[in-house]
Amino acid sequence: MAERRTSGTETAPMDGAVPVPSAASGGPVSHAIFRVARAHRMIAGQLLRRVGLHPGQELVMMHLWELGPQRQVDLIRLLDSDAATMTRTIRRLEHAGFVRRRPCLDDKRATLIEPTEASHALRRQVEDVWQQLEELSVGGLDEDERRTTLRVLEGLEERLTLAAPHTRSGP
Amino acid sequence: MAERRTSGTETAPMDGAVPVPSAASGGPVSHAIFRVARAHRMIAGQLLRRVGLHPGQELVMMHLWELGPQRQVDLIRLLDSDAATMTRTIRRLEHAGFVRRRPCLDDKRATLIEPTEASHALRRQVEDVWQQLEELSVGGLDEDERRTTLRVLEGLEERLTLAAPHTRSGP
DNA sequence: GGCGTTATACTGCTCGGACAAGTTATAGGA
DNA sequence: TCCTATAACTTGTCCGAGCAGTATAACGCC
Repeated sequence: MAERRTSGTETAPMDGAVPVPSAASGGPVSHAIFRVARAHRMIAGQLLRRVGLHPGQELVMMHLWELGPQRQVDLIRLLDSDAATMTRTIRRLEHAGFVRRRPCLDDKRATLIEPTEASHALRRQVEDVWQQLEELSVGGLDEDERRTTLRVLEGLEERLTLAAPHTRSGP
Repeated sequence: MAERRTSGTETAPMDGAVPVPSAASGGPVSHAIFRVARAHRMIAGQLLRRVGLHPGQELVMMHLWELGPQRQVDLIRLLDSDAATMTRTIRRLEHAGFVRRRPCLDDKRATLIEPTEASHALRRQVEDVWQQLEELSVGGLDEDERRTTLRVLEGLEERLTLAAPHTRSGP
C-alpha cells in the first residue's frame, strides 16, 4: 500500500502554482466529487422544498409516474437504494398523500406502491426542477462540453461502482 | 421560466414535441452526479469504517492535522459545512477521543478544537484512505484524462455554487 | 456608557442513508 | 411432506445534513 508516491505522474513538471498543495486535500478529484455533490444536493433541496418533497423522494415519484405501480424491491433496485431507507421514504410519501400501498397478490411478502391521483399534479413541477438542475449544471456549455461532462461522470461512476465489491450491486 | 429551450441536450433536432422524453431520467448529468456521489460516499464509508471514522469526520481531522487547532467557525468555513452539523460532529469526535475542546481566550464565544495525540495515529491511515479513493476514482486514467476529470468537476462545482444564491458562501 | 446588531455555538426537529437484527412469506431440497 | 434457506419488508440505531430558534459574547454606533 501507499507505494504510489504520486511522483512522476501527478506532479507535472511545471505547473508550480497548483491550487492544491496541502495534505488536507488528499485527493483533488475526491474532494471535487464531494463538493459537487454537496452543491447539487443543496440546490435540489431548495428547489424541491417548494414542491413539498425532500431530496430522494422525487426519484421515487419519477419512477412511479414513469413505470406505474412498483413493488418496493423494484424501487430499491431502480434507485440502487437501501431497503430500510425505502421503507421510510415510502411511508413519508404515503403520509404526504403522494403514494398508496397495496398488497401484492402474487407475493404476500411484497407491497405495491402506486402514485396517487393527487401526486400527478406534482409531476410537471418535479420534472421542471430536474430541468432546472440540469440547466444549472451544464448551462452555458456547448454540446461537446456536455458530452464530455457526461462521459467523465459516467467514467467515475463505473470505476467507483466497480470498486465497491459487494455493497448493493454486488454478488 | 427563463429562456430554457435546452432543446434536447444532445438529442438532435427532432424532439420538438415533448420536453422530457423519459421522465425518470430527467437530467442525465444530474442523475450522474447523484450516482457518482453515492458510490463515492459509500466507498469512503467502507474504507473509513476500518479506521473508526464516519464520512465527513475525516475531513475535519485532516484539516486539524494540517492546520492545528481551529475554531469551530473556521472548520465550518473550511469544509463549507453547517454549524449544527459541526457541533455534533465535533462532539462525536471528542467522545471518540480524536479531538479536544479548549476555550478560546481571545473570544469567549468561540471554542478551539484540537486533535489529540491519539488521533495522530490515524493520520496516515486516513490519508491512505483518501489516496485509495483517488486511485479508485481516476485509476487507469492518463494525465490528460485526469486533468479533464478535474476540470469538469470544478466547472460543475463553480456553476452549482454560483447558482446557490445564499446558502453558506453567501454575501 | 448604553443599546441594537452581528457572530459563535448549541439544541430541537426532520430527512436520507447505512448497518444490524428481526418477521413473515416464498422457494427448494432432503 | 417437512425443513432449511432465501426473499421482501420492517424496526432500531447511528450518522451527516439542513432548517429554525435560542443563549451568550463581541462589535458599532449614538
